[in-house]
Amino acid sequence: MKSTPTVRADAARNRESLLAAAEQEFAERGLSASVADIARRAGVAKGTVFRHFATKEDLIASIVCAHIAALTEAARRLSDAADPGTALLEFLTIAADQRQQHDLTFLQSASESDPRVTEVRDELHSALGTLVGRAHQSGAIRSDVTETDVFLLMCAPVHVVENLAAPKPLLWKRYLAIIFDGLRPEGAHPLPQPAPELA
Amino acid sequence: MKSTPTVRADAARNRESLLAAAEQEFAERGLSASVADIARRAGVAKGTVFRHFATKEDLIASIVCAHIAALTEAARRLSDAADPGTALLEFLTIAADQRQQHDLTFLQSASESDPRVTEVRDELHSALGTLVGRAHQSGAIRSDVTETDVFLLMCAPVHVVENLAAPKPLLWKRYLAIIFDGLRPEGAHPLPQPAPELA
Amino acid sequence: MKSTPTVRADAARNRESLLAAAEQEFAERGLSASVADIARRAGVAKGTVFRHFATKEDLIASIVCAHIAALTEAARRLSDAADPGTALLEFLTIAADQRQQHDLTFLQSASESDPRVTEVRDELHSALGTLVGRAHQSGAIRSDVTETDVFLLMCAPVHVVENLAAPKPLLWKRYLAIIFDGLRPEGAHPLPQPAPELA
Amino acid sequence: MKSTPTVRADAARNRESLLAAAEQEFAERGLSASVADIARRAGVAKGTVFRHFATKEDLIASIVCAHIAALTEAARRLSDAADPGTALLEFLTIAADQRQQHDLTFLQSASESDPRVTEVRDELHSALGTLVGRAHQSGAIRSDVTETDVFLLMCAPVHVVENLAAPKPLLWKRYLAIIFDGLRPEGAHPLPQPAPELA
DNA sequence: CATGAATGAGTGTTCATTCAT
DNA sequence: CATGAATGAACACTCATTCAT
Repeated sequence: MKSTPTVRADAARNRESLLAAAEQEFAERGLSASVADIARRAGVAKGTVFRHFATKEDLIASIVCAHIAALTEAARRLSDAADPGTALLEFLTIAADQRQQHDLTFLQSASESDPRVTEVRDELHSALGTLVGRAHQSGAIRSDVTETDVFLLMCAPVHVVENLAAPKPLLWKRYLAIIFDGLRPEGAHPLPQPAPELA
Repeated sequence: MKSTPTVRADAARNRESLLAAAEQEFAERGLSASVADIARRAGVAKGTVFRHFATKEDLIASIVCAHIAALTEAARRLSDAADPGTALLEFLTIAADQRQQHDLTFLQSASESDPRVTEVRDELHSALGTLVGRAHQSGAIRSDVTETDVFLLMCAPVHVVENLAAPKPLLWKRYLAIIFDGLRPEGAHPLPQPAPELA
Repeated sequence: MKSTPTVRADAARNRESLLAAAEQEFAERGLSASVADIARRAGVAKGTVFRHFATKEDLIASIVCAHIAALTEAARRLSDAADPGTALLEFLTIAADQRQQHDLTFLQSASESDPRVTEVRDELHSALGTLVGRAHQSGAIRSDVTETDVFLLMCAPVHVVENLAAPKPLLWKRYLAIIFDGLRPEGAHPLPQPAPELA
Repeated sequence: MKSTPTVRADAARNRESLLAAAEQEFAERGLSASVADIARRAGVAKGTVFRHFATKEDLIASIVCAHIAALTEAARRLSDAADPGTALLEFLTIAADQRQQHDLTFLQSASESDPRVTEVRDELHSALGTLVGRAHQSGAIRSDVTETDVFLLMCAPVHVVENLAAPKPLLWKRYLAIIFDGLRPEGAHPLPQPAPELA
């Protein structure tokens, strides 16, 4: 009845070590970080990686899913905040902060075909829908901007900063502010292209 | 003075073929495009690649340099335009358009350590300085935004769009418009972080 | 004497499940069928396989032994049949039929070094001795053919058919007939090599 | 005009070394002989194997093709011999002799899907057609036996002998004689199954 | 100066086997 | 006695790079 959990404790710890090690390794070495290095960093044998993640791609997708899920949770938490405009900015701050810790943007495009990723992404999308909808109603952001726009712009501040050779840990806040100013209704110019569907 | 030119003609043609082939190959296959495929596409032998570019990294750096140089040229051409605000937007449009044609953003981070890249980047930086300076004077952009900001934000519109599974070739214009609106003086909020130095 | 039987019932059942599962798996996937797949098919854990069979090779040898033992039993059953010639043909038919059901010929060569296999093979050999001896006496087969010849020729009909891409389940009967005709005294030509000893 | 052959001389030698080494390695270790061992035996680096043969399967197919082509040549050479019966027996002797030197029967089934193999096999088939046709006309073999039968039975003598632990290099001649006796018209019994098409 | 054959370290992945639970 | 997590050696295959021709 309760005999397996103990064994699983070790296994679960390994799984977490692996995810953490993989995140760091991917952040440092990019998509081509090797499974062997990840295993070494996690302190397990190479074979153990494949016990937990059928494939390197699977491992990547798992990391991406975890990150997206964390954002979805944040979006939901903020969806009944008092000030919708602040809530949206807060969400974008959380998103950028998360990305800043480990740059794993490239993982996202590498796992785009995984159904688990698209599913969890759709959830984030709909959670964002609420957030953006309320921001519209309160007049915090311009009306021609959609939740898909916000979703796509989410990673931009960190990405912008990555082009800097010397890492400035908080600089993304500057570009988030600029971009968010671009989302405000004041001084908005008409947009040349319609908003995309899906993300 | 007269013995090499004919040979150089061939060599130079090979070099250009290689750069073009590499650009296409990198755009299609990403950073992991193989030297062999590049050589095949250029119609030369693998060894010839290494005659022209000591290393795969060197080849990447050369591509990046060429792209940056093209932007520098564009910036200089626009630096005496009648309307500085329009000129800056035009520059950002050219930059985004160039990147959209071949997504080689990933190459940039791969060649960050190359001295040739940093040199040519500095040139772009100073050309941008002129452009931004005039935009400031004409009141087209907010005063707390620097040429380094513009440099860093340059690639954002295309990058944002890349997270979309289905490629929308002109969608970057939408995000460039949003970001440029964020650079305008109207409705600008104070920026939380100081502008960075260098790029 | 009375403490193990119940446990043994389970263990024995597992052992049989494993042998059956292994046979099917080897037949479908060849020698490279994995222990994990065999365990899954048998409905037990991987570790259980190694409780019953020290090694994958040991498992293979056990299967081969079982098959050979079945043939030995058949040979013994036929050893007092009325017509010795028919009995021998019947035995070869049984042997080929058994092999046809599961192509496990490749297992034999994989377990040639196992002492249990050679022991059980010797038993088959001696049972065949009786069968062939009576066939000689009745004039059903040529006198220069020994039980070792029959033993070696036993698998030939099925093996011959295996080279066919499309499986023809009964075609081995054709080649058994041809080979058996070659064993008959009529039209027999002298044999260029002496019969081998042992098998 | 004549600059490449010299380079190719080395490459061709490597190719031959590899084929020879692979043949030996496969004969000794079976299908699971490793590419690394083959390379070591041929005295080249692992990568060189893949320069010459895109795949392990490709290497196997190349070996099989070479063997089949040699048999086709033998069959054609014998197709205008004075005594068709002797010619057919001679062919089977050559075939068995070739197989005896290296048991590579298992390779054949491993490369059955390769188009090069099926093509070369069809050629052997048609060359055998001539041989068997003439043997029929001369009354050397029974009329209910086809070239496909001969094709399939070709490998049997050697295969039969392989079940012997101690290798007897010429013993296959004994079983070829027995099987060939089974192909003769004298004392032939009706065959229970129709001859198969194709091989 | 170009070629492409050779290299060998590296990759992701599999699997028989061991052993703590 | 069964389990399945962990192991690590092995595998087929890739690729940037070198160098004899």
